[in-house]
Amino acid sequence: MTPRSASQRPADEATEAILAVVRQIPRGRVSTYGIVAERAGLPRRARLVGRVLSKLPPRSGVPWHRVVAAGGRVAFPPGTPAHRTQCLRLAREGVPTLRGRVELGRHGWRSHGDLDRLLWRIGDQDTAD
DNA sequence: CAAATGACGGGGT
DNA sequence: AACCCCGCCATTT
Repeated sequence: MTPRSASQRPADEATEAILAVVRQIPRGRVSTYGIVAERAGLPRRARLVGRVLSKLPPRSGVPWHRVVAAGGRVAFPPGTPAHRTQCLRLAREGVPTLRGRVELGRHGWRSHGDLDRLLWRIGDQDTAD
């Protein structure tokens, strides 16, 4: 194969791992950059997640809007088009944003893994869903 | 090659 | 809660 320059290669392993995780986030649920990185096997690489998502072409089909910053904060500065777009897309699938924030306790994506339980401290009062 | 730059996170004030 | 600062890391200047 003709060797391609690394700077041109669109998808390395880390990118694929990250996108795979983001694609797993169910409709109506959100996750955070840090958690996505963790689940992608890239602990402490939250920034990398943001960078990967920022390069997504429009209509990529990847649910990037389900990824928010720590504490449920929408990463885009309030008032920017991107910020509104994300809030709108979240609202359309039943995830309300209040002052650029989503309630992770209510809409945070938690699989049935151990790490998730620790992070969100789910007790036995987990009724709905 | 050094410095700046981010769709980040966490801790301290 | 708002801010600032620093650690982190791939890219860009």
